[in-house]
Amino acid sequence: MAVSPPRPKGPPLNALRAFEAAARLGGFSRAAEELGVTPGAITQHIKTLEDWVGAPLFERRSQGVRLTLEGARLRPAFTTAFDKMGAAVHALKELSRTPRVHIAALPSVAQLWLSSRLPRLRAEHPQCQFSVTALEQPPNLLREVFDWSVFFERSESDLEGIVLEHDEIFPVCAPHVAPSIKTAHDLTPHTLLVDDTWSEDWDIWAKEAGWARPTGVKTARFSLYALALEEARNGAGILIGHASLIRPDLEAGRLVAPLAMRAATGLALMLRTTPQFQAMADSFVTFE
Amino acid sequence: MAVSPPRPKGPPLNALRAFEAAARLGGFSRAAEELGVTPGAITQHIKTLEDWVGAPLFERRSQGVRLTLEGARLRPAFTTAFDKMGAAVHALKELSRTPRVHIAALPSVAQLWLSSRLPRLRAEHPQCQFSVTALEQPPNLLREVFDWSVFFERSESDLEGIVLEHDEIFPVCAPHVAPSIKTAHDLTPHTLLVDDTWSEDWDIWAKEAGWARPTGVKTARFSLYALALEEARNGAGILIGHASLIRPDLEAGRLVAPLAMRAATGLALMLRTTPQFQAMADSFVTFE
DNA sequence: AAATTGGTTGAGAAAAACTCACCCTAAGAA
DNA sequence: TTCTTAGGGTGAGTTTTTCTCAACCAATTT
Repeated sequence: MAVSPPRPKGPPLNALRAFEAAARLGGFSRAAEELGVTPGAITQHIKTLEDWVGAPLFERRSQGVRLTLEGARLRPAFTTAFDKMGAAVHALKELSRTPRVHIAALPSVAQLWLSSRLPRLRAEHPQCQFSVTALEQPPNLLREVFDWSVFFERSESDLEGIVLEHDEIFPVCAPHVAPSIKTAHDLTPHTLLVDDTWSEDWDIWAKEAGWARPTGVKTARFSLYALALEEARNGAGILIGHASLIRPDLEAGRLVAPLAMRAATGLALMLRTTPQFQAMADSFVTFE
Repeated sequence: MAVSPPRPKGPPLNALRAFEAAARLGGFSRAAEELGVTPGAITQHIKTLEDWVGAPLFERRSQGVRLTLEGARLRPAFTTAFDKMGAAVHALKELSRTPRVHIAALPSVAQLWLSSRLPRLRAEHPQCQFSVTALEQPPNLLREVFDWSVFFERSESDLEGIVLEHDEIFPVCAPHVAPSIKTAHDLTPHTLLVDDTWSEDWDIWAKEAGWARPTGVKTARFSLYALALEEARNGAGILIGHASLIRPDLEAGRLVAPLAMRAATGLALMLRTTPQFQAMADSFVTFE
């Protein structure tokens, strides 16, 4: 007869969160990214849960995982539970004395778009503390502690959001490089500057411009768009420019667009916020 | 420029759960009991949360804690979130191949009431696995992994539940002890057997019976009602019997009630279940 | 055949959670 | 007053959970 009855415990909350994320995003790696942990951690959480239940929740297939029928039935309940939790956490965050606005953005957007606008935002809301985190993927605002996100995304997604600008790309280079480029074919001898995370940009533009990019064209890859941009300013090659990010350089004459052809990527620079910050975002955008 | 952007994390889920429990139950100790941890653990969870928010959620007062205004505003959101979570966890548990029914009961109820009925329950549901956990306090079925609970509770509480029997108490003793007891005052020379968790039973009955229990009456305390009961059978004293728990002993003649006076405690032996098991409980009760 | 995608594994490390023993305060009891 | 009780707070030390890392698979795709 135990004196302190060992209370049987439910499944660990973190494992449930991992399950929900993996089920919603359709993969352990994506869940890992959203939760900011390694995929191995997700594997282990799911296993914990499957052991607790005594039934598999995911089918393991070679190219990823697929929810089992039971797993799929369960998902909505957990999703709404964690949605409520996320909303409650946002409300909790509101309690903080000094209002804080946490902005998530693509590294390139943070450096080339946001940084020049942040001072105005701070001036308009002097009582607020703004902080910016660079992320490769847009965060789920319902779950994570961010208040704003600025990313290139498909505008027709089912999420609320403000389209800041549709994404257009075209080659740009230092002014002294430009005279040698009259048509797309003149690009061939130059080094094409490429951002790792946007490696298909040149293909998109080439297709649009009808330029069959010959193999053997030199390319230089950069892990940050800002680095590639800096190289372009230095005349080291041709960058495929995103209109919204290089506008200041064009206006200042640091870069020029030698060719008129512009291609749409189908994405848009989008600003999304939690409901609490909708108003602030709206007023911010009207000044654009 | 960090390569792996450190994703800012929200508050720990366990701390949120501790907050919700403490807020709902109005005390750290009670939250600790519900969560099956020590009160110190709750203190730490709440502190973690308060540090994360940067604002106090509870006012510390000498006789306990009181929610701050902000804490009180936040509570409902977390309560619904965890209610949904609990429901989802129950659904998850359903997946298990063999249906399991986990019953929580007061130790005395488990031993003296449930154990004799469990065989019938097993016979009626041969495919089910039944398990019983003895608990001092009724569990929150929405949160914990129990499916049934059988406790003495106020029947008019806002929770759903089946009243199995209204609680009545009266003195009982071994048959050979009974002849010496004709009125309440005859109890005085005997040892009164008391269960630690129901130490006020004698007072309730004494008041009802108009018996001014003299100081100096011997009492023997037991941590389990079943132990006190055993002593009563052995003729070691007078037990204050709960009708529902000692009925078999009365019927078998192992105990007798020397006095006719019965007192109601205002409680009832109540069976509560999760919605999933409502039907099973109903059919069980109709056989009583 | 080689590279890629996405998951798995087990060891070790790090972080979180918990317990324990003791302290503190206010309020009621003696 | 002084004692006792109820409820919390604290910090050290321990246990448990969670995470990372690096190597490993198995099916695709190139």
